[in-house]
Amino acid sequence: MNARSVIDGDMARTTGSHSDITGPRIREVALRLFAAEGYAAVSMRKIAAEVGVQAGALYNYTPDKQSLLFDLMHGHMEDLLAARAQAGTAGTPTDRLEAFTRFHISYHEERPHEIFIAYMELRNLTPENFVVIEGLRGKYEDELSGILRAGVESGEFTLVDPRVATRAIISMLNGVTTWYRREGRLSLTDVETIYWDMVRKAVGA
Amino acid sequence: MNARSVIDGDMARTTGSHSDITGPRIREVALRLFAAEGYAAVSMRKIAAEVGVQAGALYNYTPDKQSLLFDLMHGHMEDLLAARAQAGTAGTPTDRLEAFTRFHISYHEERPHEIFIAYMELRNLTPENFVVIEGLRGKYEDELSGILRAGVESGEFTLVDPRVATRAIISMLNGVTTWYRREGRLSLTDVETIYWDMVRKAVGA
DNA sequence: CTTTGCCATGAACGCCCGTTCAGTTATTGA
DNA sequence: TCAATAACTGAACGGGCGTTCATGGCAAAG
Repeated sequence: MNARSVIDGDMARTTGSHSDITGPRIREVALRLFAAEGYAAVSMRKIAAEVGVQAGALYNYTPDKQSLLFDLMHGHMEDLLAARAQAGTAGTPTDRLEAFTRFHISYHEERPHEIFIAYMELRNLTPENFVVIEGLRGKYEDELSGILRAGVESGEFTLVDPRVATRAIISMLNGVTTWYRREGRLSLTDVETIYWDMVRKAVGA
Repeated sequence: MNARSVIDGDMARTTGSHSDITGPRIREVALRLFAAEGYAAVSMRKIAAEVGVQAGALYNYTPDKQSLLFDLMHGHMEDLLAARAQAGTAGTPTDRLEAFTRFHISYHEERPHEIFIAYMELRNLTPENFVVIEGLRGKYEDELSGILRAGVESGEFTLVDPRVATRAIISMLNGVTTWYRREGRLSLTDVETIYWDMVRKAVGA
């Protein structure tokens, strides 16, 4: 055995540790339980039991239950914005609207738990945490608003009220996660295409 | 004072009573609190305190907390179906779709608590109660499905998939209650018209 | 006025909650 | 091999939970 040195980088782990296993597991279990039963109905003991640990151990990873919820929602919104930033934003407003529609549907279909929490558990955030999440959500919705306004200006879209249209389209697209099942009669691409057809017509493109 | 006899009918009240005050108050307070904070986060003691009564007294009106939730949801769905049955169902599919759209928006705007609960607290119902509510919801959505199918058959609508369109339209319309405020820049009629414009175009009419 | 019985009280039941913490275990670097 | 320390346990804290029930006040009926 050779004297291979420690893998460098940001590795700063000190002695005896496997927090890099338990930490993610806690977030993963909490995400699933919060989505299935709701924040208020899930106890720290229940999360701990599912992780395979005692309740007290959770507090090595989160200062309290509220932070656990906030971190999940915050992480989700930042991931969503980052993924959206990488997706295509070029072309005509119509092209961009199609890209947005397909991106929204496919991204959220892969993360049903996250979106469920992001929209259902807002009222369980403390006021300070709420404004942060609400701000990030606003940033995401602004992407769609911008596309709609550009389309109206270019004459591609005919919309009575772009602000209301933004809300309407977001609500419609979010609905997908409440009924779509991978094993069902439609593929995800089918669903994207059906929704895109309705969105396109709704904006008058 | 004359010997006016007891008001007849189904009056079967026996001796000393004001349950016809407390009963409705409990449902009213529970509805508001469940909508604002969520079923799991609202305790029986909290409901009782807001009604102005001790927790034990609630059990003169409901066998348990679960029944309180179920009765609120069940009552809401039956009222919704009854109101819908009275609304206009005549004319072309386009007429009927417009009537449905405007009915749905205006009915739900007047009952924001009810719809919030009906869509957010499904997971807090016992399995038996869940299937009942889900069945009533299906009946309501079938009204829209019927209109869409009729429009496709008559050639008025061009829809890739009426079943998916039903879900999409319902989601879109439900979204109104998450942002609409009476004091805001738009009247309810404005909102109805904006949404009807989008729905009409989305179905290709 | 007396009886009737609805309606509400308030204490109690056993249980679960979020969180803390002193002590134990397990893993690592030296 | 051993000291250092991260990770976890298990018990405890005060408090809230849904629900039950013996008790009593009080309005109406007779």
